Amino acid sequence: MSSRDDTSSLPSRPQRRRLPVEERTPQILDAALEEFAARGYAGARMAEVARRAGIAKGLIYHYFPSKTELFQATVRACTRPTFEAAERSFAAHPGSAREVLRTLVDLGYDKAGNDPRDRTLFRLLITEAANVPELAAFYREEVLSRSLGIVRRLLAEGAASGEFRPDLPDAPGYAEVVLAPVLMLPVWQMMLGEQDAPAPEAMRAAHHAMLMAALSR
Amino acid sequence: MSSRDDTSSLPSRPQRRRLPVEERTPQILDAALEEFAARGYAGARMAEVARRAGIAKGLIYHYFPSKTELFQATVRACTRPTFEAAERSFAAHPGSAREVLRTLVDLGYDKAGNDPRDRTLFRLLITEAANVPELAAFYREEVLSRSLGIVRRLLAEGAASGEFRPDLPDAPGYAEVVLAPVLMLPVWQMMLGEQDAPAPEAMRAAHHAMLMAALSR
Amino acid sequence: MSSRDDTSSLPSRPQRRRLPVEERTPQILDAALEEFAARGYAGARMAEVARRAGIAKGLIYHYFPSKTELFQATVRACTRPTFEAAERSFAAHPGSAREVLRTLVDLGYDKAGNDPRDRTLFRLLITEAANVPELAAFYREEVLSRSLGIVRRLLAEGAASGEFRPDLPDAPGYAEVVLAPVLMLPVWQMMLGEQDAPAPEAMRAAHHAMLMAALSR
Amino acid sequence: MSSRDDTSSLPSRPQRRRLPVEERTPQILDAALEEFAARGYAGARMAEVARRAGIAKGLIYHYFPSKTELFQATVRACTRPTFEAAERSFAAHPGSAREVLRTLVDLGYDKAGNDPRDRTLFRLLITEAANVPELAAFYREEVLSRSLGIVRRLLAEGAASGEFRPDLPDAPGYAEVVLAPVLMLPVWQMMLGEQDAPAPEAMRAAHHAMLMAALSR
DNA sequence: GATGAATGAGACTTCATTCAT
DNA sequence: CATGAATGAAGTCTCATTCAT
Repeated sequence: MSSRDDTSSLPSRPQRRRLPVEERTPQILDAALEEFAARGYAGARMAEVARRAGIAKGLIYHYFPSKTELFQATVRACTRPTFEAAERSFAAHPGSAREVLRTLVDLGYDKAGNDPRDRTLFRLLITEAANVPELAAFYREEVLSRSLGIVRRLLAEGAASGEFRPDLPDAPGYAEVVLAPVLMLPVWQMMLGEQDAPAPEAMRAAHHAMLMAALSR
Repeated sequence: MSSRDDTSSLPSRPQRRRLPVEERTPQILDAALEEFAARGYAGARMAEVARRAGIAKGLIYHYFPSKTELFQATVRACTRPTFEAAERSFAAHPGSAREVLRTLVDLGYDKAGNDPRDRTLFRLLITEAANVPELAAFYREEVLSRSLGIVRRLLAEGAASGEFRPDLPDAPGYAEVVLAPVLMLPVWQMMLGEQDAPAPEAMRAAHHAMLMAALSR
Repeated sequence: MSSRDDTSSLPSRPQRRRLPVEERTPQILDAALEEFAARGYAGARMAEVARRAGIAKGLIYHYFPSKTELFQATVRACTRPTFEAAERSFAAHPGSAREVLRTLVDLGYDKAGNDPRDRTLFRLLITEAANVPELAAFYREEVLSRSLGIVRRLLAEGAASGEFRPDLPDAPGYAEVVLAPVLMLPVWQMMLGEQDAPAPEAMRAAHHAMLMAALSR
Repeated sequence: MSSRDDTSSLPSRPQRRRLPVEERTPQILDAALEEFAARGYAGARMAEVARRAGIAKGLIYHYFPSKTELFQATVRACTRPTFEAAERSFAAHPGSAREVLRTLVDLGYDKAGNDPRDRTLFRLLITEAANVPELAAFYREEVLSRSLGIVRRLLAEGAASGEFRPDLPDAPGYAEVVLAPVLMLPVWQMMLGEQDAPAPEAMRAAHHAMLMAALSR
């Protein structure tokens, strides 16, 4: 019915479509993200990834040599562009350090609280980084270091312009403490589910209030 | 003939000692904690739990009906006493709200940074809560709610005594933001390893500084 | 019928018999020999080995960690006793060097020509030694070197007693040439099948004749 | 647009050159010989044959319908010319039976010991003949029978001329025993590797000595 | 109670073969 | 003719669970 030669009521896609690599690769990565998100690394099944992608099991191995490599590629492919976009948007910062900080925090809560894809990724990163050294390195270098870097630059600029207290940029650990609540929210969401985790909007507002009080001179 | 006095040949005693339930159960739970901590739920092997406990595989099933149940029993058995002890120590709070807050934060960083057993548990809770509903409920009710409760009481007491700003106790999400950095540290440690995670001492100091600045009137 | 609870006409052995290791191991090795002989190393299937042994697939892995190790154990277990028995029987050699040589050659043709188990082993050794270094080493040290050693000792004894020409024991390569026809017969049998290979009896007689003519002074 | 003059970017030309059957066929057979020699029949991979030939996997199936047929074609294509050449060189035998025999033996050890292509073929013939009936028939008819025929003719000529003992030509199995050491050398080389196999030169000399002693009247 | 041999479902992965392009 | 993406059957191996001893 939906395809030529359909003799009955089968799932209707036994058809062998040949796609260019640039289309097939993201198709597989999308399916893999779904599956890894649903079951974690160890629980995910290659057969299920294939089913989600609508292809045969073996084809995955044309594109990725093993489950491990597929997993890393999945996380990398999804995390990097998200984060790079975030960083670009900060490069052209519009106003005072205070405003930029507010924007930064808002964006963090937005990503963590609303974007299901990013939350999924965050969860995978957290639960699997301990088992996959390369993933830990990836998180450290491409996510955490960049985030902390942005915060530190903001603290320095705010101190230079007189908006923030001057002793903060040099206090070790300060950027981590500033950033932590934003990152803790998705951890809670992951552990407790969206409905039982602390309310994102409340945390965002409280976080703003605390930062303004703590950073202003 | 096959009795216990035969000390002749082998150095390893198969032993086959019949132990009462009260001794065997914690022996198994200890071994299970080690194994689950080392490999996560999915990666853990029942045979390895048995080996660590020095018993045969089959014996585990006399005490726990399945891997899942063993896992839940393990987390429950280990988390509850740890946390109850922590709460008891706060009940008898010694001085001003400011001092108690400092003690609270110190204790959090201490547990997270130094006690390997607690860090192990924390890791298991984080990585597996999403898959084991009962674990999530346990965390929410027995760990997170209690912690937040303590913080809220402190904020209220500090506001009442004039030490802290009066608007904080009623701000929703404030306790979460205050607590988050303490909890984020073990998450980072879990993900990155102790040596690559942010420095606990620096975070502790920065956290103190920020809280004092943010909470004081 | 042949077992309790037999509800129909099934192969009648779903029964889980627990055997001591000393009985199960040779049972598996026997089955493995059959399967490896029938299909070669690469073609053999672990599932088929299990079926021949009447056990479940997984049990093989209790006894041998991998297909490769099972293969090596199979060859070792079968070759060593056969060869050691042969060597022992020569230790107590009865008469003149000439007679012993005749006995040796006879035994070689007998083993090669008639014992199906030894022929199977020989075939496996030949076809797989090139791919399994440990097997080649095993053949060199435990089969070829010993065989050549026996021949060399015989040549020396015959020279000492005046039965054989005195220049032979020191000629390098002589023992190899003496031995080669005995070993070539099973190669031909393997390649061509028993019916199309050269006739063992004819070769034995011709080999005797040639050796007597060549070795006598 | 996609034509051959584009030398701009890549150093590897995908080429897609359309070749006549007479060129493509030996190209594939050469690659197949390499691969089968390196891994045996079961271990050989069609993809690797294609890679060695510098073509796509699918193209092999334009020329050979299956792996089995490719294998047979490979052995046939390589063995026949080699052996025919050898036989031609004997047809014009120059001198006495004794000299011809020496030449024959020398050539055998030469082929076996030095020509890597022939040794490769020999190995394939030995290891796979048992599994491929057509290969066994080929070996029997085109290799073994011819070789034995040459030896028998030589024994007869030597007996006729008085150089050799007169009883040999009629002794069944004699030609096999005369020939066996020459053929056993490459078997050993295959099993043990060139460095661990018996020394070809020593065997050649010993073989000469034994034959002269055994055949002379 | 205690053991560990035994089971069997199911996981990852390979590769001969097909076929859309 | 030529390509290499795509298929799917089949293989090795793992491990939670059972049960004869």
